[in-house]
Amino acid sequence: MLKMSTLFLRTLRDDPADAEVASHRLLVRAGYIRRIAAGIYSWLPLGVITLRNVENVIRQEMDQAGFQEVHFPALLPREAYEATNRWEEYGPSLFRLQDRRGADYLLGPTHEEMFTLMVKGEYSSYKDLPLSIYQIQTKYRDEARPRSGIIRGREFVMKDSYSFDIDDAGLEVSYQKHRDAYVSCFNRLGMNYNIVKAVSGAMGGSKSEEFLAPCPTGEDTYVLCPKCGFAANVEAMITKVPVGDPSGVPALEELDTPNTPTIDSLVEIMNSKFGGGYTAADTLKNIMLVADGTPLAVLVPGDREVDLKRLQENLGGIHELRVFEEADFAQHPSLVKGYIGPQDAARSGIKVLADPRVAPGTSWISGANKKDRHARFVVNGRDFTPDAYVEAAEVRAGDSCPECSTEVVIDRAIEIGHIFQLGRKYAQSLGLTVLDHNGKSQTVTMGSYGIGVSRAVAAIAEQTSDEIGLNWPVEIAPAKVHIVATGKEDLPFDTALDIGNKLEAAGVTVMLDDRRDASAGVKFKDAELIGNPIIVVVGKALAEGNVEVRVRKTGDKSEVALADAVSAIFKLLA
RNA sequence: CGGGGCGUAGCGUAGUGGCUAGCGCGCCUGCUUUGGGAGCAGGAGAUCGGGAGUUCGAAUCUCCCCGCCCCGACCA
Repeated sequence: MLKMSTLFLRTLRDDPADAEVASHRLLVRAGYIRRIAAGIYSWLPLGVITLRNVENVIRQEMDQAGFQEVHFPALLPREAYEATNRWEEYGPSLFRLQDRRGADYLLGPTHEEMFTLMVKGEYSSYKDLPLSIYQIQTKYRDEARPRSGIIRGREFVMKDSYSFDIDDAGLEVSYQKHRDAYVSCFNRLGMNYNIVKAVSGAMGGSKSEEFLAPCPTGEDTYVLCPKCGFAANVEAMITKVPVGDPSGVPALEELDTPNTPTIDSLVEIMNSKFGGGYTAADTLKNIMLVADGTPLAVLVPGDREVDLKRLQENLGGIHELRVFEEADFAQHPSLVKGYIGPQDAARSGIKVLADPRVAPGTSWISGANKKDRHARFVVNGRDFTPDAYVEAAEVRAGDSCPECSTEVVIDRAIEIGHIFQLGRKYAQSLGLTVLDHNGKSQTVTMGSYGIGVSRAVAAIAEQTSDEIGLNWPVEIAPAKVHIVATGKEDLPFDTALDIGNKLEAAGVTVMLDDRRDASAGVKFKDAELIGNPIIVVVGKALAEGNVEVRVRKTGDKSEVALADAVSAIFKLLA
């Protein structure tokens, strides 16, 4: 039983000055966590209990699914990460250190390498597969900008699993099992979430989905179709547009368009020349980018920006993507800034990528590659041909659902889980092979599956807290029942302790506010701030032989006879 | 890394060159109080983020450094 008289806890009356989002503010105020450095937090008793509760739900669901728990050190030698090139690729986000002899070590940001090597060390036959193993462990990433308390920390707790299969069909099965286990986890954790299509990005591999907890303070943006339920991270949103019909479009016509380096100025001059009817959506924006040192032209409709993050994810394998700077234009004098069009791309030798909205057969107003000149009736397929199509334009609410063409909505969310079909990338570079039934060596195919455990604590707090405090789902609250004893006589305190003992004997976790010196008001405020689901007040009502039972979530209060208290509480918890 | 804000006791804050750095919460002692963050009295607690400088005198002005928060870039 957690007794407030001795619990290592100090709640704060004021919001901490350095916390803005609800989860951060309340977890600090209610005495769950304290900041140690940017993105690094210590956990006080209430926080540890809550974190363990979340861990245990996840652990039980993993075990239930037949996955086996292992544990790696956070401190790892450089070699394994050298083999997959991630010692370099991970860049400044990797915490690197040296031992006394100058040997390189790192603090693990994720453990694909170590799991691959562990399986390589133990197994060598297809008969051993499939295998799924996991750990719940502290990860370290030197984030450029830690944020929002424990939502994005530099040290955080993660559950990471890895599956090992002999073939693609097996991987699909393992992937699905993890997906199912994740659904069970997040349901039990009482979370509101969506499973959305994602791009696998730097992890490589083919299929990937994210579990997103909708929340205004989230960092991820995703689209959701209100009709068919299609959901995707904006990066993975698919644009479907019909092929244009260019048959009636006149021949390309070049125009004098003095002083029109921007889309707005271009639309204005077109409307004054041709009596209106033109909008930014009729123009073609030709954005010059540099991808890992190579220049690249990207075509998007003039009324849309290029979403660099989305583009980079869809290009795949690009480490640095940035827009052209003055120096880049200086190196490419054939590119007339403000008047670039794709018509002469072949001559400049720069690769042209088009957003799918710039579909074959569509006609555009575009730069004419001469200062103060534009062209209209520039038709894709007739006047220019992109080298490739790639999702590049920003996604907006109201865009068409790729499944059913309904207008999608856009929302923000916290990423709480991510599942990947990794494929053979890690197994290949680290040499994880097994013999198949013909005695031939086969490279194993892998999946990787993560849940942000400490982040889930914050995400649940975000989704469930209110103005007066935290408000945990039953399964993860520090205690299911919070008993407050009030008054100055011994009776309510003895009675409260007695109820607590009975509940604990029945397997219900209890927090007891047995402080003699705190006023009733303080105890009520603390109980609401701490956020256990059931609050039992033992005080005034005792005169009639009753105790008061409150439900934190709804605020409902009722008086029940002392003798019925335990069964009434059980009913509420069910 | 770019932009913005901030750093004074455990927490929240006042204090733009002048006396012993002020207030609220929390903490300690005593008395009173005990159903919505009680009252009175007394008390402890501060290298004013650090260093250098200007000045008769610096929390306050100047320079350098450090740290924290927010937006963006970045981020399985």
